[in-house]
Amino acid sequence: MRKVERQSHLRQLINNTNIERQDDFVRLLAQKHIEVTQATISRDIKEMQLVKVPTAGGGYHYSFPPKKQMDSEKKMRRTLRDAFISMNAQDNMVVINVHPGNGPALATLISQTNDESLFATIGDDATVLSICKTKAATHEFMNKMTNLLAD
Amino acid sequence: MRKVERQSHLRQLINNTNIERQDDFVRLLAQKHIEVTQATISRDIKEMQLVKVPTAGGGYHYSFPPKKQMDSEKKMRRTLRDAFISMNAQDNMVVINVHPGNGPALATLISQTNDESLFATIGDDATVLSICKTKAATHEFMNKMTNLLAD
DNA sequence: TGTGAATAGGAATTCAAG
DNA sequence: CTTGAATTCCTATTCACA
Repeated sequence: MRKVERQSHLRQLINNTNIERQDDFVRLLAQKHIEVTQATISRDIKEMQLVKVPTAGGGYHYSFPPKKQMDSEKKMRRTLRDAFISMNAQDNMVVINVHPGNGPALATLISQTNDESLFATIGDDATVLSICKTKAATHEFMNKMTNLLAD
Repeated sequence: MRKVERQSHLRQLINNTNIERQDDFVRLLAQKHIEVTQATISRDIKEMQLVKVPTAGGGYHYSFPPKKQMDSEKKMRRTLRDAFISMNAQDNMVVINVHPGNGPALATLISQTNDESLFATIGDDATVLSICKTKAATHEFMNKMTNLLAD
């Protein structure tokens, strides 16, 4: 099925680029040799419950569903609190040590956060490694994690 | 100035009714003897950063800005944790007792949550009273508070 | 500035069709 | 059940004006 694959591209595009209108999706997918029309994108957006958010700067951009965003952050906080042992950063990477068994879950949750500044996140049994796109993002990411633990 | 007033009506309408498109705003404002056109609503929406959210049921409805929603929930959790003493319900009302001085802040935060099921919330120095629209909503509201405390 | 009227522009749906 | 083309519907902007 082509739809599932395309929709995951949509998620990726939202993370990595600033999508201002549906035709942006069409254009960028075309570059990946996925040819679809605006009609299809509109349906995908409805199905995925993406929203067009007016931005502070006076423009618009598509984003992930508000409720799911909140939910996954809540879950992440719970897991973090439950399993957290320690966190360290080096360059643009952050390592989070957790109690055995919790790595994969936390890694998945971090990924689902759809944080634009993250390059990748992987987790084994007791370790989660997040690679940020920039060093600045690394600090932001650590702050975010710290805040979740503290809030 | 007329705009500020109108925009607060918009907030109210989002809370109390299911707004599917901008013309719904126009129509409902007209009933309140506020005559505006769709163009103005579009500008308000941009300014207030409201979003049109695809719903699970296959429709659409306008809602509050996702980020502000998250932020105010976080603040609420912090304040709750800080100040919470006890909570009790009777009929469709919920009373939250807090440490002296925290009532007004918590009441404001609860109001800002824009919970559709709330009729009103007021807070004095150490007490917050939330009146829900229905008895069912009362339970939901208590659950929500409990979860914020527990999460 | 803030607004309405008109219009352009973007998004959702209908209507085949695979 | 998924899609594209065409169309309708909805939203944003332009332009004139208070």
